Amino acid sequence: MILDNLTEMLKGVLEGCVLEIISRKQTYGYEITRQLHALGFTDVVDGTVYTILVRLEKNKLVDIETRPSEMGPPRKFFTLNDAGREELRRFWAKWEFVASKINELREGNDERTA
Amino acid sequence: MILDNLTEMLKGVLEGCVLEIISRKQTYGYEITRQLHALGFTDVVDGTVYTILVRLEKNKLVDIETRPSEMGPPRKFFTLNDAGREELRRFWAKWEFVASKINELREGNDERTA
DNA sequence: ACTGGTACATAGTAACACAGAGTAGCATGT
DNA sequence: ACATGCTACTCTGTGTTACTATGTACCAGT
Repeated sequence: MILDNLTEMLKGVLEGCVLEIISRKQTYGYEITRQLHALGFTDVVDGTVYTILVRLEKNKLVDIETRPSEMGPPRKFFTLNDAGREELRRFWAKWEFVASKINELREGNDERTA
Repeated sequence: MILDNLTEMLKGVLEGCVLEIISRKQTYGYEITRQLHALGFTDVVDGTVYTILVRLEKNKLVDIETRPSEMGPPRKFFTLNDAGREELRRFWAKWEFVASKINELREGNDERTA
C-alpha cells in the first residue's frame, strides 16, 4: 500500500468496524480479519482483531458461541447483543460527527480576513 | 455535547487538524485551541494542543517565531515548512482513504454472494 | 490584592493498535 | 513419518497518542 502507517488513524475506528461486521452476520475472528483486508485495511493483523474481540467480550457487547470447524480448530462465533447494537449506533454517531467536522475543516472555511 | 468521549477517534486526526490550521495562516497554540473548539471539538484542551505542537517541532515540521502579545505573555507563532506541508498532504491522503473505506463499510456492501 | 483571561509547559495516565511469538487442528505432499 | 501450509485462537510486550492535572507567567479590570 502507498499509504503507510494508518495505525494511529485507525484507533477508535477499528473497533467500530468490527462491531459493524459482526452486526451483519454472526462471524468469527479470522473471518473478520479477512473482511477487513478485503475492505482495504490490509495491514490489520489477526492479533489486533483478537484483542478487539476480547475487549468486546469483556465489555459485554457480544454473545459468544464456540462451534467446531470443518477446517482447523474450533471457531468462536460472535453476535451483537443489545448493548453491542447500542454501542455500534453510538460509534456511527461519533463517526458522522468527526468526519463532518474534519471535512468542514478540509474544505477550508478560508476566512478571508482580506 | 451529546457525543461523549471522542478521544480515541481523534487519535491520529488531531495532529492533522492542527497542521491544516497552521497551514492556513501563521498562528499560535492558544488560538489553535480556540479554532478547534469553534470547529466543534469542544473537549480538546490546550494541554493536548501544546503537546502536539511540541511534537511538530521535534519532528521539524514547523518554523517557530516568538513574538510579544498585546494581551498576556508572548506567543509562539507556528508556520509549516516544506516537510510540514508534505506531512499535511500525506495526512489528507490517509484521511481520504480511511474515510472512504469506513463509509463503504457503513453503506453496507452487503455482498450476498447469494 | 484578587480575579479572570491569555499563553505556554510538563509529568503522569489510560486506551489503543501492533509486533511477535506461541498453541493447535487438519490436509496435503514427499 | 515428517514437513509444509492454511486455518484459528491466544498472549505479552511496546510505542503512540490524547487526556488529566497542575504549574508558571503576563496583563487588565475591579
